[in-house]
Order: sequence, then C-alpha cells, then structure tokens
Amino acid sequence: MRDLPDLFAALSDRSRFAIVERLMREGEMPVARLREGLPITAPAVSRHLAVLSDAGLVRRRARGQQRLYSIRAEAMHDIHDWTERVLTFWQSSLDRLETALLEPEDRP
Amino acid sequence: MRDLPDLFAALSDRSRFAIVERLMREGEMPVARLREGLPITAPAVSRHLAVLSDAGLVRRRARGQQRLYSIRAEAMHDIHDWTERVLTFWQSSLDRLETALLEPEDRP
DNA sequence: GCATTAATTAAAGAATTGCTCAATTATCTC
DNA sequence: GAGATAATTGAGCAATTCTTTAATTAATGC
Repeated sequence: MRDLPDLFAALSDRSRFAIVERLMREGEMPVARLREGLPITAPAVSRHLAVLSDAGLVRRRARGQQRLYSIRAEAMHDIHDWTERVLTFWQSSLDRLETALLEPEDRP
Repeated sequence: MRDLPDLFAALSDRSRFAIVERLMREGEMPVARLREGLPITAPAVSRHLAVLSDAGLVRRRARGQQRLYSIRAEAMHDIHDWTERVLTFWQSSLDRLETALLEPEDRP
C-alpha cells in the first residue's frame, strides 16, 4: 500500500492532476505529448512526472529516445479503497446522526 | 463539486490527514482533543483546521468556548466519485489500448 | 471585575515547491 | 561522426508552506 499523504501531495498540483487525468483517459503517451496540454516548459513537466513516479502513480518505459508514461492503477485503487473504507465506517457510525441533527455552522 | 486539487492539497499533510482520519472514525470533537494525537502546538492545529475548512473537508460549530469540528462527508464523496469515474473509464479503455499496442504507432 | 480556559490571529523564520534557462545524456538520422 | 530530437538534471530565484512564540478574542467561574 502506497503512502496516502504522498499520493495526495502528488495530486495536489494542477499540472500533475491534469497529467494523471489525461493518462487515465487517453492512456500511455510520451512526455512531449503530455506537454502539449500544459502551459509549462519541458523541464517542469519532467519534474512533475518524477513526483508522480516517486508517489507510485505512473510508470515509465522507453521507446527509442521517447519515454512513455502510463498510469499505475493500483495507486488510484489505494485512494479509492481508503475513501471507501473511511466512508463506510463513517456511515455506520452513530456519531453521524448526532451531527446531522444539529444546526448550521457558525463563523465568529 | 469541490476543487479536487485543493482537496488533495488539504490531505497531503500528515497532520491534516491524521485529523481527517480521526474525525471520520471518532466523529465530532473539539480542537483540544484533536491536538492530543499530534506533536504540534495549538496554533498549528488551528491553521491545519482552517486549511481543511477552506477545502470543504470539515465543518465547525461552537459549544461554549470550544469549537467542535466534524467531517463534511460530501467532500470525501467527491474524491471517492472521482477515483471511481476515472478508474471505470480506465478499465473500459483496456481493450482499446490493447488493440492500439498491436498496431504500428503513427509518427507525427 | 479579575483570572482561567479554548481557540485563533500576528509575526517571523526555515524548509520546500515550482518555475525558468542552461547544460547534459541518450537516441535517431544522415 | 555530425547534427537533430527527446528527455532529464543543474543552478538559481520567487512564492508558498509549516512551524513556533507572543498577543488577542471570547466564554466561564470565582
């Protein structure tokens, strides 16, 4: 199981989030094509990919001088499973009824 | 729908992640009790709670001089739904990607 | 009123992040 | 081998983040 705060940190940047969404929808692609959708330079993309790779969200393989990146779905499953786990627990908790009955929040 | 990168940023810090997990499992509680589980000062906890609140992950209400924090489950659902959506799409695209791998790649 | 408790805001500093341009490595083409 | 292409790494800088101590606001109890 990957480290969830690290996964969330990787997804907290808009460029990286866009990269992940794109890889999920369009599948494996080289760096240059990923870059097309982003308003940043190639080195910046490269560093974002390194962060995603370190977090375990993407894998990389070589094809000639290109580097093809693709999603590691297991990492996405880790997030999905965590939300499912805590939400299931939360729903089963009586405390939920307690808070649901109470009135709107304040802002002093 | 909340901003997903903002939600992920809120959960990327270990203290905040711990706060969210605790509120999910133990329900609403005041700041002082949340602080017990963390190796940081009260002002630091307060700031973390502000970040979580801004992201839409927690709500706050007053009880005397205490401030009780609880989870906004809708925010957790936003994350859950996103992972579900992209993972479902990703799974449905597997056949297409497999096919694509068998065909020669076109070179721009 | 005065002191205490709970929490937040203010101020300031160290560490991290994200970006750019320049340089480098590796691969492909001629 | 020379030159072009794809990607990464290095260096430097501005902005943001996380933390602490000190000060402040608000509610409680004597």
